[in-house]
Amino acid sequence: MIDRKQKQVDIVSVAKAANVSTSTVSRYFNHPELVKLVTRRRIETAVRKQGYIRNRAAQTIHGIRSGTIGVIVPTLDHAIFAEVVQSFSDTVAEQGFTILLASHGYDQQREYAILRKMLEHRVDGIVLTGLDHDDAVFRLIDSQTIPSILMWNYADNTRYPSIGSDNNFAGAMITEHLLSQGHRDIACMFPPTRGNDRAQARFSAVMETLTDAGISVPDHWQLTTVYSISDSKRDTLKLLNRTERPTAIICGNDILATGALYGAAAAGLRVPNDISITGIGDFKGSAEIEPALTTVRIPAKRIGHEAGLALSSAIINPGSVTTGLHCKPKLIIRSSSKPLSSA
Amino acid sequence: MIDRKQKQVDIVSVAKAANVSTSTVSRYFNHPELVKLVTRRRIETAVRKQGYIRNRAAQTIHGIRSGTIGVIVPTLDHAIFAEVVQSFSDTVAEQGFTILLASHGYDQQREYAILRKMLEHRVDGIVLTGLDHDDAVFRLIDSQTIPSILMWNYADNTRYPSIGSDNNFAGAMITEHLLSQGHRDIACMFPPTRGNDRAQARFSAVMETLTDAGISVPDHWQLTTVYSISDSKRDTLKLLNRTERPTAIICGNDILATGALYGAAAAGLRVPNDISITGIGDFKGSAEIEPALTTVRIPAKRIGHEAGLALSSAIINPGSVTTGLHCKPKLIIRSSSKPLSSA
DNA sequence: AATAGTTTTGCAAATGTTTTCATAAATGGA
DNA sequence: TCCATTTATGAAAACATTTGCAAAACTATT
Repeated sequence: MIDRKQKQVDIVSVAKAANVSTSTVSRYFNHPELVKLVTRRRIETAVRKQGYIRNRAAQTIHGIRSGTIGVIVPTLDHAIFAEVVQSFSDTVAEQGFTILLASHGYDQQREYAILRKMLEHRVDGIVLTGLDHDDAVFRLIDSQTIPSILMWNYADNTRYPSIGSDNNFAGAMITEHLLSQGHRDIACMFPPTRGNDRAQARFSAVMETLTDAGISVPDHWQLTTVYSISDSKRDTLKLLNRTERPTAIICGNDILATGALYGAAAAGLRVPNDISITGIGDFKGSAEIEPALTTVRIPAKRIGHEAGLALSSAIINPGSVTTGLHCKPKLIIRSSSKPLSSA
Repeated sequence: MIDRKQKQVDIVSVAKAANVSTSTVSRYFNHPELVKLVTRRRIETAVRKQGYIRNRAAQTIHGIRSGTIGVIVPTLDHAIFAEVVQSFSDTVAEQGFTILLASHGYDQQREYAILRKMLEHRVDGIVLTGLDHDDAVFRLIDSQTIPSILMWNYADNTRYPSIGSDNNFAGAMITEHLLSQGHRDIACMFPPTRGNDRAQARFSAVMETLTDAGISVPDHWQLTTVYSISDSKRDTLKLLNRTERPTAIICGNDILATGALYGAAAAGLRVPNDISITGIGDFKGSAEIEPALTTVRIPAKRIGHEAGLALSSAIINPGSVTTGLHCKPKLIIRSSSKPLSSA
């Protein structure tokens, strides 16, 4: 049926086959109501027959939107980013956008290079993950006329509208929960905070909340552990094998907390009776693990959705102002934490 | 520094500023060795000053590659797809490609629509997930001149080169493992196989292997459970609360197996002493869970990498033939399975 | 200083569309 | 049946580039 693998089929050949001008074919696609029914039919047939596919590149050079949105994430290897990307992508797909996706692996240089490439593709909008970016990145976006949003984190007064959760808030919330349960001997396990403003914010909020409560965390109870269950299991085991043990461990995310749970089990401790362990994120599986993890839910699906909504409407409706949106994290108390007194 | 947010800066304005023709600017980018050093410097300055960013759309209509690769996955919500996409993306990024990503949620109609859109964007290559696709999808790709590969699964004689693991093989392997341990009363828990050739292949291989061994699985031991820890926990619990219990459960993937592990615990059974449970996939965390999961490793990172290598070289080197590649799955025996006799 | 050869540059056509403007065709009212 | 509208179509310019070809500017050789 569909022939011509060779001679590229373009609007001209379709026009010829349908015995109309290229203008009419173009209108057939862009303003079908302007072309007569019988002509439409004729064009439709020609399009079918030739297997014509419109060339968006050619449209784009007329200043028509490219229909792509650039999404830059640190990595897709963390299920939580994959989830937010998925939901973002689904949302903007409904408006006809396709996403151009790339990850920089927490390398600011690479982020800049990726951004440039996306601008070369004339994306209609840009999504960055997190609040913190190289100034050159911001300047580059500023020099363009496309909307941009910061997804995943939320804060007031960010350079572009931010849609996400306030990680300070999350960190404070989980800390206060543990404090309210009477815990005073608290250890912390966080991923490296360099180039990761999420972890940074959570960590500093935790420390601040503890300090405000008059608690200080000894250095050897402040663990820095890469995002990996096995590493966190190992580090937890090491921590718990010392003579004085904390009564609670605050983990920077649910993956670390999962490892910590395993580490505690390996150390022969029962959670939450012997020690409380908390995460942040509420990842898939955190509700089902034994014991079910007390954590702070970061609503990834919702964030992706809201971000998609906001960005696509900013693109479609260039005049409108896009405002940030705080997708509030929520404390989820399950079975991995427990008041100290009743231990 | 970078001015002109308004008047779009294009190759013409750069040329003007550098006092050369547009041809020279174009050459500066595409064949720098053809332009004199001092001219190059002048152009470089002008580019800097104006913050010029090349317009790939305009290049693309000259038949120049768009520098994009379309990647279509069922969903990103499964960590394992995210992982393979991540590794694919990283690999092709090294060759200068950016990925256009979309997911169809196991809906073949949507896959076709997405494919069309990607072709409108004139992607340089297409990656589909799995072997099974609507014939219209194949025909559409056939009508184009771009290379395409099937990622994730492997089989001989596929319509396009396939790079991935043979799921039949994986299913057979795990089944044989359990058989070799003496299990005869075996239950199966698989996701819905409709539109999911991975699950389909695994399931049929499992059943076939069992049949070959003279074992039949009663209907009520054949569970169909959606990809979710909580659902699989629930279904497992229900299964194990019946009077006759299997001695082993083969799960279609590690997520189901994780839920099954929890379900067994909830039913008061010890794994592997009272029952063996296996997964397929070897997801993150499967090694660390208690008990560590016996499973079949599908090498996602490697698959993504090999697929990226193959596709980008097929694009860059259009003459070459691309062949499929079997990234062999590997049996990983951990603690969730155990020979029956020594129970 | 003239010639031949080489390197560098510019002109203009080409790429696949969209869109403005003008014209042609159809329609309606008298 | 004619004229005024309205509707449908086409011609040509525009979009941001690349590229083949030819001209111009250099270099080296005599």
